[in-house]
Amino acid sequence: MTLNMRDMIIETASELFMKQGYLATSTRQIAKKLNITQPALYFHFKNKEELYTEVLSTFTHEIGVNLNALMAQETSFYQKLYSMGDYLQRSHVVNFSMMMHDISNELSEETQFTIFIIWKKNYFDPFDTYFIQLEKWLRPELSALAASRHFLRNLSAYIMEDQNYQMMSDLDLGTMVDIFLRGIVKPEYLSQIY
Amino acid sequence: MTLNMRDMIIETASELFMKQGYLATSTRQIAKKLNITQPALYFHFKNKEELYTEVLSTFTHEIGVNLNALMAQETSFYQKLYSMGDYLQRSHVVNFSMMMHDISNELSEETQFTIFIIWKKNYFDPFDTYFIQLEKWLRPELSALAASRHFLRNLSAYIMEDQNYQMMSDLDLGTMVDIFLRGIVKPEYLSQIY
DNA sequence: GTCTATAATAGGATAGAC
DNA sequence: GTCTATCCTATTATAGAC
Repeated sequence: MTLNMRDMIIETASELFMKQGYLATSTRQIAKKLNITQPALYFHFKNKEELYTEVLSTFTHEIGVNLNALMAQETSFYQKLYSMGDYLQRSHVVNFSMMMHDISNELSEETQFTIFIIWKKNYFDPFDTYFIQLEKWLRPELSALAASRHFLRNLSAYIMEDQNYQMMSDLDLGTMVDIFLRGIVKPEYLSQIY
Repeated sequence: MTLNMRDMIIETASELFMKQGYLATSTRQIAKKLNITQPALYFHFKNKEELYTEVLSTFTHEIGVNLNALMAQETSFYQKLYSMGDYLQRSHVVNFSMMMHDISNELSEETQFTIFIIWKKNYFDPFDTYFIQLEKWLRPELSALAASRHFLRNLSAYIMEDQNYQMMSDLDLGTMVDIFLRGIVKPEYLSQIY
């Protein structure tokens, strides 16, 4: 498919914003990668914030489409969480948490509100739907929504480039999902943990 | 205790860097909060990067001291993880993951290396030590170090200001620790998750 | 639709007086 | 040690030609 310039800008800007964050990405850098001049961007977008907003909603919409497709597949509990997590890990070139920070700190209140609505629809709803289906499998003190939110939050820690020096462990999503489902403690010691 | 100007700069800069990140914090802003002029900072520190580095090592050293103190207390497995997590959540004014990103992206390679050594000593070692003590409680396929790294990574997702609109759940550390220890699935369904 | 030129602002950093 | 003055660079954004 051929992309018009507006879409190409969004695509390129998306890569850079996701990798580097909002502040560290300049409009000049985006333009340079596209072999256009920096003012040319302003024909397509009112300003940097509008471009970032368009990037976020395009990106997030794609996430939602793909998460829903994955959710529709017939797989085990483990496999489902793994494949959805794996997809998110691959699609976010880098740091989920930095993206949240940028949204909260660099965008206007109105834009934030819009973004958070889109966000909920595309990230939260697929997971919520899945956990609600499986609510009877969960320990009774956990609601489906609590489990869903905790999974996504936990997952967010695995959506970041594992930088030099292996500060954190390798990005071992399988272990994370396994611990999320079964915990770390041997069954025979469970009574002693509190 | 009275602080000299150098320490006061570190303290103020620490708040701002942790809250806003490296790029979003300007030397002018730091100076203004201290009622000194921006060039005065350069008497105490070679440049912004050196100031940030000093902030990080001071901050991290304090973390290590306090984590080790908490680790020495006699409490249950759950209580121990909760109190160490709770301490980290309180001490980091905001976004752990953004801080990692700043380290990897805004500092020189040499500085990064230094910081990561200090980091390991103060964040990782306390948790590693604790998990090694309790290794026999862990499911046999999990090593103490794997459990330790996964806990810290998971925890990092709870060390971020929960911004407007409750994107993620409330910062429910207790639920996180509980899931980490016991998992989300009812024992009778465990055989069906794979 | 994209260009050149340029405005307006803000950033980190240095020189030199006191 | 801290100040004023200032440099240099980089940023977002606009004006107007083509």
